[in-house]
Amino acid sequence: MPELPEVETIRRGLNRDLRGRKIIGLWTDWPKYFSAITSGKLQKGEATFRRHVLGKEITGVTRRAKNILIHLEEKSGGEHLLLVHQKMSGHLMIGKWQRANRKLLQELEEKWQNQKWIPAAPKGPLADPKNRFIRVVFFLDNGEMLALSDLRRFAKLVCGPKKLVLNLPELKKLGLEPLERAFTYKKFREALDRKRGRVKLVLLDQTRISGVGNIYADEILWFSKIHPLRRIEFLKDIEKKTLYRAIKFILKRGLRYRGTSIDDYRDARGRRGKYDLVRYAYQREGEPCRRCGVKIRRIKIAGRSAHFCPACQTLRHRMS
DNA sequence: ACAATATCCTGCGAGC
DNA sequence: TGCTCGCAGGATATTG
Repeated sequence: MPELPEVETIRRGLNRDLRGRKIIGLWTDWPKYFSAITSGKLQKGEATFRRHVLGKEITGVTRRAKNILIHLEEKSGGEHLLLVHQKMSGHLMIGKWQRANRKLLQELEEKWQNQKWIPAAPKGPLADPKNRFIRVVFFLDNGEMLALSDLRRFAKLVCGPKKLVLNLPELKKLGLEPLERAFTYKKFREALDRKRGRVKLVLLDQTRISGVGNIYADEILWFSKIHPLRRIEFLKDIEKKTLYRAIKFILKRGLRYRGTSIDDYRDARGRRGKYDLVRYAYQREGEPCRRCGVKIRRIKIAGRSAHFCPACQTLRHRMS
């Protein structure tokens, strides 16, 4: 579900509200989510993961592509990272659970674990009907909880020493961060060098430019007036420049509107994003193009929907 | 090297 | 109402 603007919006919320908090409990109904790395080996399952996170303090929350990185306890002992990828339907949210002392929380946690109790907070962000699929709960020392709602159970959580986590292939292989200063036109061209294939799939390829997903890929291409089936290797220089500018413009715009809440996306405190109100192409099939009025079309590319304006976004490069 | 497909899951809305 | 089908924001593994 979340792409760069959504993940970054969530990250900012988490960074503001989680810094200084200690993780004092963990509940889940889906142990498959978890893995932990120790001495380079990836251990699947909840047990080792639990040992890595319990009792640690959160020192900050950063982001790499669509991954959220929760930094744990850098002062005493080595810094650990808790990597969360929310995939299609995951949402990290903070909800007030209750004020209670540590002992009581531990007792409750054991109880819930045994009874497979599913926490359903009656108030606050977790009461959102779209985000009631709570699969993981981190209990915090201030009576709040960091919860993962994830209907489809695709999310992924890994914990381990900072260096080992940063060396995971899913982080190592990632391409340029499009909103960083280092994302220059020169770097963009280098990343595209010798890359071939349909431009839409290139935008979705996280090893070139990271953070763009299906929504913003369609938005970027609409804004660039480039047809999603065009081949990257045949784009003219001027089109590549347009594409480069559009990537930055659209992602910033998405971030400014705090993400897209067509469906169930909410920020860490349960607030909707508003980009869907101003979107150009994504899931606007049959609606008029905001430039020319022609109806937006939908096609399938590699099994995923692509929305575009058949008049503005032509398959042939237009001189003009 | 590339492209298309299957896979991990669950819920929802459309259409019959 | 009740069923089946298609669809969903991601990434990886597999197959051709």
